[in-house]
Amino acid sequence: MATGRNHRPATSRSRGIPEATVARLPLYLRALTALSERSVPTVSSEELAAAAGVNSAKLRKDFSYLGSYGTRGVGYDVEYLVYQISRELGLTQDWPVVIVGIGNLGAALANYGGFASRGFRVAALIDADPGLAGRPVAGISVQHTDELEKIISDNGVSIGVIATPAGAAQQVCDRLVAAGITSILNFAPTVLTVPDGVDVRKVDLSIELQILAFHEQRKAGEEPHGEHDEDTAPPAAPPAAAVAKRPRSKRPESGPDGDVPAVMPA
Amino acid sequence: MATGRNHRPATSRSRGIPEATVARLPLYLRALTALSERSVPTVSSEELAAAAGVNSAKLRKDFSYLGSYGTRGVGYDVEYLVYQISRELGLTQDWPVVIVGIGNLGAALANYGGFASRGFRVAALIDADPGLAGRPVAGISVQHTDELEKIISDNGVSIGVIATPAGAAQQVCDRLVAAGITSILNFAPTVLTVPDGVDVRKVDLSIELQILAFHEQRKAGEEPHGEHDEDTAPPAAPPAAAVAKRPRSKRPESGPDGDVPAVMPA
DNA sequence: TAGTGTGAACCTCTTCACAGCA
DNA sequence: TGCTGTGAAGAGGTTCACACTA
Repeated sequence: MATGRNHRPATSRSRGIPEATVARLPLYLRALTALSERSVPTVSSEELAAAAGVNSAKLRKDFSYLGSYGTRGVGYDVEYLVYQISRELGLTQDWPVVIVGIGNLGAALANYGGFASRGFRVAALIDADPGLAGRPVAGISVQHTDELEKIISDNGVSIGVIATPAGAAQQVCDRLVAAGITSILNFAPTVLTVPDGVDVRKVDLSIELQILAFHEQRKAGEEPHGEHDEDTAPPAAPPAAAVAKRPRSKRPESGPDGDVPAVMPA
Repeated sequence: MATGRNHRPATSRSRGIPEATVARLPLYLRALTALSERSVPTVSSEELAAAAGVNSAKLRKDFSYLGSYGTRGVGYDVEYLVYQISRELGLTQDWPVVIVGIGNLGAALANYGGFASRGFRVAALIDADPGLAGRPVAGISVQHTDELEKIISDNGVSIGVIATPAGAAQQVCDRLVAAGITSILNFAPTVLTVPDGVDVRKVDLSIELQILAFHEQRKAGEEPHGEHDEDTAPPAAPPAAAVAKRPRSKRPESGPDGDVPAVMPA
């Protein structure tokens, strides 16, 4: 997952497209683009929903926020919808982007084809290591951090990607913001502090794994398989109340499956 | 952002920790780990919330699902909380992980320190390119896809990371699942189809950028700055109704800021 | 007294179910 | 007839505000 808002209460009165819907538009767009390439002229909400991995009611509701772009009894015109969603997302214009921190991840991002194909243009790669400066990555010459401010203003960049180590992230962030950047995609495992008006989204690789681990852990104690157990109480798991209402004496001597309170390093 | 559930209606009756809370536990854990390293003995919900980038009421509510681990008038014991959250997330055990697709991104993931430090162990790197086989990446020798099933069963791996191109992802996914993997972190820009009981989480770099672009686009039309405009109607934006209730004749000749319905390539 | 733990209000998001239209 | 568009119901998540207690 990725988190990070920085907005008014979400569905702000400004325009009325719910955040949750905005987050799914790129998904629909990808599915539609694939259909478009196969020259499919129209799709039903059912088909498109399946391709995007959501249910059709949600998809229809989402589209209803954009306007009435479908045809009853028929479905949606693929090309037209691609255009409308692109426009809604602001992808009909060109977005120059800078990537700061050209380590493994930065390089991976620079090479990632998904950017260029969606209106994002990597305007510059920036790294603090003078040894990297001048070296080409993904066909773009890496520039030194000293140039950061100049690069941003010269190219009118408003979106920055931070792929530095955690320690450098806030500092880089501050410089990006001071230079005029108003949207940041942060890959460093830190909480960034930014002034109002600046958007931060966060992608954290290890957080995703931890969430998976949580669910994975649970699978052991449950019935052998099948997700169809809507209402059946799981066998092993103790009633939630028993956990929540445990005696107020802290430190149950070692958890249910307990052991040493092994603290992990950084 | 990353999406992808695959669960019962979220707050399933099974145990009672809301998904939204689970997703934040890693955040708290990181903040707590940092405090632990600085040998801070206790934190208040206020302080910890600030460090984790959430508000304190939410944090307290989240912790209340785990039990009563705080002390009124004092706060939370850092070490103890680190342990409790780790245990809740299943991080007190070792999770062997395989990474499939050792391109730029796969290599970045293999090198990512955040895994090893949280109970995740990269058990193997797998790639379809025979030329890569045997080559060390992040100190681990890359193995060929042919070995996939053997590696997984030999190491008891239950979590797989897919960092292949989109085209190969579903196929790799199918093999992983067949081999016994039950949790997948997918970096490929595709919707994966998996049987019930298998968890998929998705991280999509370009989707995050698209969401940023959406908000970035909006900033232009709004008042010069300041996020304090709770109720003031924004100047430029037309009332939502005017957009939603547009005449049913499709294709408004070219959008408000229109141009060619330029469709993007792959 | 300072700060947790939590019912209750509130808000957002999802799902249902069906009216309405091509 | 088939599928969209959408009110209304439902569920989940957030925030408030305060009782409670170390």
